[in-house]
Amino acid sequence: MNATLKDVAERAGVHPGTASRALNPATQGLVSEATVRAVQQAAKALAYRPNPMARGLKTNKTMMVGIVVPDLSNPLFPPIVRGAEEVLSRGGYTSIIADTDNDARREVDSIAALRARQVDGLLVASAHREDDAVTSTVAEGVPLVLVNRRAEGAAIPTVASDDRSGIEQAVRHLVGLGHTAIAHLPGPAWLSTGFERARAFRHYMAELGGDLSAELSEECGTYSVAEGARAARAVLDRTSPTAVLAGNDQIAVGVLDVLRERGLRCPEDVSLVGYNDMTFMDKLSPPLTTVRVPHAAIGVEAAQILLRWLTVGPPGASTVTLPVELVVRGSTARPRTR
Amino acid sequence: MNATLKDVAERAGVHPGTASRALNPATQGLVSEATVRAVQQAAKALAYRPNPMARGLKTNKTMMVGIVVPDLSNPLFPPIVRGAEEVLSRGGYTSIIADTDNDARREVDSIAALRARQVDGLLVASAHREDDAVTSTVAEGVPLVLVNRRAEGAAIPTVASDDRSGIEQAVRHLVGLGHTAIAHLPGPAWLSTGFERARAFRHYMAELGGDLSAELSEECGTYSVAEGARAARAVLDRTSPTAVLAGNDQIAVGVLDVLRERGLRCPEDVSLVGYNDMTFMDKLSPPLTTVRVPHAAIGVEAAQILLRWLTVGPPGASTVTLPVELVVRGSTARPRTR
DNA sequence: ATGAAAGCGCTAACAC
DNA sequence: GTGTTAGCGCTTTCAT
Repeated sequence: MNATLKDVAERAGVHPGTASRALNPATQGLVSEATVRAVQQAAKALAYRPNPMARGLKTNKTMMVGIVVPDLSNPLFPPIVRGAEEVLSRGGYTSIIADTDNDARREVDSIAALRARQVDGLLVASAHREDDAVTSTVAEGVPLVLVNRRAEGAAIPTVASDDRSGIEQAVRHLVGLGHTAIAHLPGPAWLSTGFERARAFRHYMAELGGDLSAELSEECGTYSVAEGARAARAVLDRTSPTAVLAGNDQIAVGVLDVLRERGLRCPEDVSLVGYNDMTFMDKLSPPLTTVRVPHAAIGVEAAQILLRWLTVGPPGASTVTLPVELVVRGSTARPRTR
Repeated sequence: MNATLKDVAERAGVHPGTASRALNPATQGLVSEATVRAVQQAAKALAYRPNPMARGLKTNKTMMVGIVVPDLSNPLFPPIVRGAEEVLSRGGYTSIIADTDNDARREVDSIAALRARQVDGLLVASAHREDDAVTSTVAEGVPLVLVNRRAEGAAIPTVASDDRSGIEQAVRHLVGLGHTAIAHLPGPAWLSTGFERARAFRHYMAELGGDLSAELSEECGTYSVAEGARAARAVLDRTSPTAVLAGNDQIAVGVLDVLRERGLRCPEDVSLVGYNDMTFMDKLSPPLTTVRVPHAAIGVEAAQILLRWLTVGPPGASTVTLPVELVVRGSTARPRTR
């Protein structure tokens, strides 16, 4: 059905080996101009497409990379994936996306499946802070770069955004507005984003004189609307913050629901800040003040590092931290004077 | 690095051919129980993973399928992809997602790239009503099923939702509320969803006695917030509908923006209905009345058809139409009596 | 029940 | 500059 290299060679009246050289830009110089033309013409005539499996079998490269994400339905990840895919495909690589459904076991399986597929490298956006699947894969010498989330232990190239700065901007904004009783609903501590942001929160609250009572803080088990709502109820049941800093936008949406359910107005009664600036966060009521993360850029950057690794060689433990920016919208205001 | 079948055979003290038979469920019966056990044990000990390229080269199957989507960042598609991937991976297939960025040329490229990769089949969610890339691929005998959008010409297996019914429910709802001047902002007519819904709209408006003046209708060039806003402005500049039926939720969001910008309240002054029920449409202000489409189910169903095609054989031109359901929320109300 | 051997389509080391 | 040859890891006849 599909033409093979042998067919092309035959039609051009040369040996398959010669045809191979003529078609490969790197070895093209070893062949006379005339033959190159003849072979290329034959290839075009037969609509020849090299068989990547045969080539891969020989070269031990698949020209495929795996992209592991925790949840493709989370609006956070498609831009990362697109940015990465764009770069990768320009570099001649095909990407295979695996969705772990936020499940550590499925992450193990996904990485295993991708490796069985012989991918040349991996982009992992689903890493936990202590992630055996990732560290062992890296230990075996597989090119892998972490995206969006960091992992501890081995020095793995990572592209993420500046969580400290994001939290600093959020806290400064809130404190600047006059808030001190600021509740924090961080994401899970086993994710670098949850952990780092919580740490940064404590740091800047201390520095700026905010209230650090334990009752103002409630960790979310997942980055979800439901968990955000649960955590919001827990905090509101025991105290009365004038502002809430949510671990991410989904959590913030859950908070918004609970605020409404309890007859608290946002931002008049309680100010709210999210994190990520997902699609449509500007369409909520009120439009959400949140920290904008350059997701596409993260994907692009990570893909570039991986690409360089695949072509040039292993990077020095390069960690790229992209800047973030607080987007002030309608969900934050001065606290009411009582 | 990775163990090969030869390694396994050696360790088990048998010939590679025998090891192959022992490991393959289909041929396992041809081998003595004892050898099967010995080989399997050796395989486990060496953490043997068959090399899919070698296997594929021999069997002429890659066990990969391509999934072509117009835009992964559109919340519509991740659920479709996930549903499909789930089914496919259970069937032993790996999926490769290609994003065409809503660009017909890139769709051609994507399909070509996927085919060059020798995928065993294709799921295409990006089809236009007249889609040469799709029809020619099908003509060449490549297993392909259309998802979400239909194409004309060849009888291609398709899984989509019931656009007529969705529009019928929306129009009945609006007319039932007392609206007659209902604006329609359909998606592009070169997409089956845009075309079919527009046709259904005219059909049911005629049947139910709605106003079908041309000035009430404005086609959107893309399914986007910006186009929705543009179309809304165009219509509002020339007439005063009491309700708007948007081609999809993104268009509806654009309409909402324009309504606000013009000081029109929703639903008091203008009712609004979307289509798809994307994530967070219930969090808009007002919560959007929209037609819920079972996206995950569409992906699942399509993957099952493809899987059957790949394993059993070509389906009779099976077209599956999944039911949809109008979700009434806060964006629709009776028109004000004037 | 198992071993032997050929070959999938391609690349690369080695002739000439 | 081009032909020859071997072999990547696997499956699958064909013998035995």
